[in-house]
Amino acid sequence: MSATVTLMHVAQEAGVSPSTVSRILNGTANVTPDKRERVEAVIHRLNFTPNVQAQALANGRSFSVGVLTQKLSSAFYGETLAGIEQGLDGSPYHPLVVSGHWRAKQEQQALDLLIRRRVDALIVLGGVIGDAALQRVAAQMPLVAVGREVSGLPERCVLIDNHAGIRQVVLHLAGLGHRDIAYIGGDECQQDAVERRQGFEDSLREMGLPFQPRLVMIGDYTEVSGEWAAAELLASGLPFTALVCANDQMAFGARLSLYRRGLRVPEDISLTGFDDLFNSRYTTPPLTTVHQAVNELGQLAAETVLRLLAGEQPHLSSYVPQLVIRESTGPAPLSPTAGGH
Amino acid sequence: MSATVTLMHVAQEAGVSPSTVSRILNGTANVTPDKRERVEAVIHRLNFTPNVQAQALANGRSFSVGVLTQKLSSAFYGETLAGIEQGLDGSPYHPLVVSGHWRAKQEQQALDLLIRRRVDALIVLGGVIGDAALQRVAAQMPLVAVGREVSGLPERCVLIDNHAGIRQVVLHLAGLGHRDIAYIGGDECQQDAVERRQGFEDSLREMGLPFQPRLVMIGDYTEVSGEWAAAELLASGLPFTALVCANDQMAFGARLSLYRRGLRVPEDISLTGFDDLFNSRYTTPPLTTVHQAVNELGQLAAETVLRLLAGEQPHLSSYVPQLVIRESTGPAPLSPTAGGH
DNA sequence: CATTCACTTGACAGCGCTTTCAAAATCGTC
DNA sequence: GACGATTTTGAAAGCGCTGTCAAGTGAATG
Repeated sequence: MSATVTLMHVAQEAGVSPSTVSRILNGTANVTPDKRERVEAVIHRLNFTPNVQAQALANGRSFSVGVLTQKLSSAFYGETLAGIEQGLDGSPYHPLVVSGHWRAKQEQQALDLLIRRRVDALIVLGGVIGDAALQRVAAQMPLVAVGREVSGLPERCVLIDNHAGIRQVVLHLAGLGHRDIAYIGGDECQQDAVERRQGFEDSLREMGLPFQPRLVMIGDYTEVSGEWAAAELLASGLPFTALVCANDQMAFGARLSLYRRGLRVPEDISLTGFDDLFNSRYTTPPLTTVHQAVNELGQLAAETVLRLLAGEQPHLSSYVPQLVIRESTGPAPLSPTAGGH
Repeated sequence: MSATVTLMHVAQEAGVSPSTVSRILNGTANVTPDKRERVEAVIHRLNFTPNVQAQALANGRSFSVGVLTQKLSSAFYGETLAGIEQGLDGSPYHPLVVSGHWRAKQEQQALDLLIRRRVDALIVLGGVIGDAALQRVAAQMPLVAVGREVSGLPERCVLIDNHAGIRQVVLHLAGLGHRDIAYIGGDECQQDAVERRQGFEDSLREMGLPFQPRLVMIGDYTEVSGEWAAAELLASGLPFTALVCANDQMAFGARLSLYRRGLRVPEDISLTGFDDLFNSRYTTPPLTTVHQAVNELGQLAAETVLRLLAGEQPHLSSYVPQLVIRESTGPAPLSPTAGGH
């Protein structure tokens, strides 16, 4: 319809040079009050909005921060993104989100896309793409990784202490008298899955409890896989009184399996998760889990990126998640009902 | 570090003109095979990636589609966004997401931002911003609204038939013998909340059931509000055997309240939601709800936008959501236990 | 009143790419 | 081998904005 109005139009209309308008827009230099007013009036009247692409081209920064996430529809990433958006809010920067779906190839494409769009910085949320690719990017622009380690960039990673997280779970359960504890882990192509499983094993030993490999199942962090794994565990006939899941989503799935079997939580079996997704507060019973302040982590990442962009050298440290005890865990029953049929 | 490599560099290195490189990049015109090869080799060697901002500036399209969403961390919007991303995948367009948090002012700011970034089209997911603002935008670029009506743009809205959705719920419950049905609605500043509540009332009448205003509570679509509303209902002492919630999230909250009161679902009270969020499959028991194919709606919106961008004139019609019967609904108990204490 | 200084302002050259236009190269044909 | 028709190619002019530089303004100084 109406050809978009440019800075040039504003300048002509107000009877000043384009430079002056630009200066008013960016506050780059002083401008006499009357001109300023005149220009601002015209801007308002013509409803002028600067073209960000042109600005980007002219001064070499796009004012956008790339965010490489994995799955938009997952609550986990959703909350992190919200945190990032919040953290960037108030700054001139804006997030540009792409998802990699845990596939190295898609992540690479996503990265390429962000580079084409000339993002000024990058936030990486998890992912399986090789460190090399990220290092290459990091050489060009500020980069912050959340929940994954990137070799060579220790100061740029917010690490979650998964080991400590699971340890709290095991201690809690051991304290409740549980001895036969089953575990549903994530696909070990992901770093945190490895750490959590390892944490489980180690903590069991630390508590002097037997580590029973047959009570360990591997899922893929989805609800279905948790449902399936729990069903297998139950079908195996092996007795256990507590079930530790490597993330909340699998715990949700497991919960359903238990329900189908008519097992009560926590009277018959104690159930735990990891992540503390928003929904974990609303399962029946509310889930005992390990709280990762995902939203805050997102904010932290955003703020760190802003600092890096401002030329500072912030230091990121690892984050210790906290156990949240709700109602899905309770004292171990006298005799394990779980596999006992 | 290394100054970014431009098309010009590629041209020089390959001994051709910039125009030729551009043509190869975009397939705009024929180029002799040997030159093409030479240029492609250089592109690869120099690891050249075109600057999207510059392209945008030069040919007047940014190849990005603005998405005005409300809450990134909500499963509902997350799934829709995933659908949009999917729908745009394969096209040269990419989504640029901003959230409005159900505040007219923030939505306006978000809109401004998208306009500054010169998005080529816009997808609006819900929201409370005035129709006028959207109409103004629609005059400038293709616009598709999902789940909200924009007056003057009937062909650009994917409407959800909320009335029909709730009607299916009520019919289902009535069929199970429920007569005293409570309702938890959403804030009526949102169109769909009004439609759903109206649908509830109308369907009750249609079934010849009494409409009892005191069994209607109003929440704000969040889990907490559902929890609270259900608690109030229970505390009121009024008898009811089924509880219809205007969305899944409130049903989750209500579920918790019922659990706290020791009421069984569905034996004591039948519970229903609306939306069919992914999690509804994993509540205990799995929730009977009205399925909105959110992901598909997102895809549909994306595809429609692509068509509009291609100059076609697709026709959008309203979407009739389908009842999904799971396990949270069952025959009405002989005597209502709900408020009976 | 001339001179200096501190500010404000405008002209202009890019930023990296696309695209038009016209020139150059290629082809087929007589 | 010369001609026109056709295709390939390059020069150059933007796209909308920023930032440098030098010119212009007025106030303050001697």
